Amino acid sequence: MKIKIAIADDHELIIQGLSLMLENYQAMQIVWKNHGALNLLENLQIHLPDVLLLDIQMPVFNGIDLCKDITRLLPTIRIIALTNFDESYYVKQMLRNGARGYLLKNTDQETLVKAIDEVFSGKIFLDPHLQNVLLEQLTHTRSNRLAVQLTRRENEILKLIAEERSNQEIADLLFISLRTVETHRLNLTQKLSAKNTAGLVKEAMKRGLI
Amino acid sequence: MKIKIAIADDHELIIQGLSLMLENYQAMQIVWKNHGALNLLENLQIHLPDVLLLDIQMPVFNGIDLCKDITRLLPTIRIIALTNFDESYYVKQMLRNGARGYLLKNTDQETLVKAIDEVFSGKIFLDPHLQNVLLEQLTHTRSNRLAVQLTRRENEILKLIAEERSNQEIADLLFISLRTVETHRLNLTQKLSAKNTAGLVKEAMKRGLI
DNA sequence: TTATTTTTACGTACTACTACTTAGTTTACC
DNA sequence: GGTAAACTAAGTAGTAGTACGTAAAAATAA
Repeated sequence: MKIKIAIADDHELIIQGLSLMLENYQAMQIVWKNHGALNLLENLQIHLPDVLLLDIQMPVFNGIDLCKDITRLLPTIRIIALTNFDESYYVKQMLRNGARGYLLKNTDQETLVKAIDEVFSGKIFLDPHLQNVLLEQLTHTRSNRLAVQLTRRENEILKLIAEERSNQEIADLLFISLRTVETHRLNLTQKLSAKNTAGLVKEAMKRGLI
Repeated sequence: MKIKIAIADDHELIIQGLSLMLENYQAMQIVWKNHGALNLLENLQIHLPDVLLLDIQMPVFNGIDLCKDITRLLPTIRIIALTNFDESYYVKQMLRNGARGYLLKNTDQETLVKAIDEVFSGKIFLDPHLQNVLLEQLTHTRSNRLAVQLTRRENEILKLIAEERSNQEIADLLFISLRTVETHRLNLTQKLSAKNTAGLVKEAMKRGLI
């Protein structure tokens, strides 16, 4: 029986690349591929792939949240996250949200096939490069700048900052006082070791908040 | 005689995708492909392709400037810019710098082949989607927010702002007065119709300055 | 060469953000 | 049901950036 694979990615080229990389493998079969995340859940339900290659940086839908939903609703589908982010923060986040594999978009054919095989047979597969990064983190123990976890509120405020909102505007939008926003902002700046707004916006981008 | 094609892109998957898309075309031949822009000029000189597919958002090297250099030094090579940016600003910038084609990374096989063919035979090829955008701009006449041209100094300062530098730091780095930096910053904010630093950083990202 | 743009610079008043601290209330988890 | 984490709020000062306006030297384009 072939391993049934679905691909959800925004870029036609990525889909093509993946398709052609997998074409020669008799043991694998692509049952569905699509741009973006539109009707993703419905289609997964219909085709019920064994493995889903999921782009986590798609517009509109946040791949990280999507992953959570899929794992909850369709737990038989094994998800391999596909992204350019090589930051351990995302890896952890994705694994926490149910992904079984994490590949970088500059992967090669060999790694791709291996990842699908391993994940299909129940293992967890990480891009070799990321394995090293994660291991180093464990040995060095010092917490990575991007491994920092933000609270719900902090994420919310970070997003609004990146949307060019002033502290006062954020306060009005969230129905909290200006001082509270300032406190959150200060905490954000420290947590993310940013120097100023510019740093915060860059972090927001790294975290896919905009 | 086959059309000789070179590919410069950071992403293995993109290279694979492009390669496989072109594989079946007898009239085309990939003579060189490489990650990033390292030794790009040297290799282009050696292989002398007819068409270069050039990623303009590579790290370290700025694809836009690179394009300028290639056009100057190796004018026989026709360049097709390859990017995710669908903003007319970049298109104009690239065409101004000598690119003969502009493709989005979510292109399909048909468009890719057509683009190479047209560019090889001396025409200019734009992604169909972008053609519409540019035409609309011409008819609507109202200047697009992203079509705004920044001066050299403004670009320089925008970049430093995005690097979390304060105005004072920028002044020191560029050996100009704080007031001058403030003036430039104000002009930037107005030109880019940003509300604050957050907006400036986002613009810097769109322009590939970071 | 002339016209235009760019870069440089300053004044003043105002607004926004930062730094460091303390602390009460709510929420989540074991 | 107790404990930890998160959210809320504020005091006080200091620092940074914004919004006007003006203007001359330098570089670049027509």
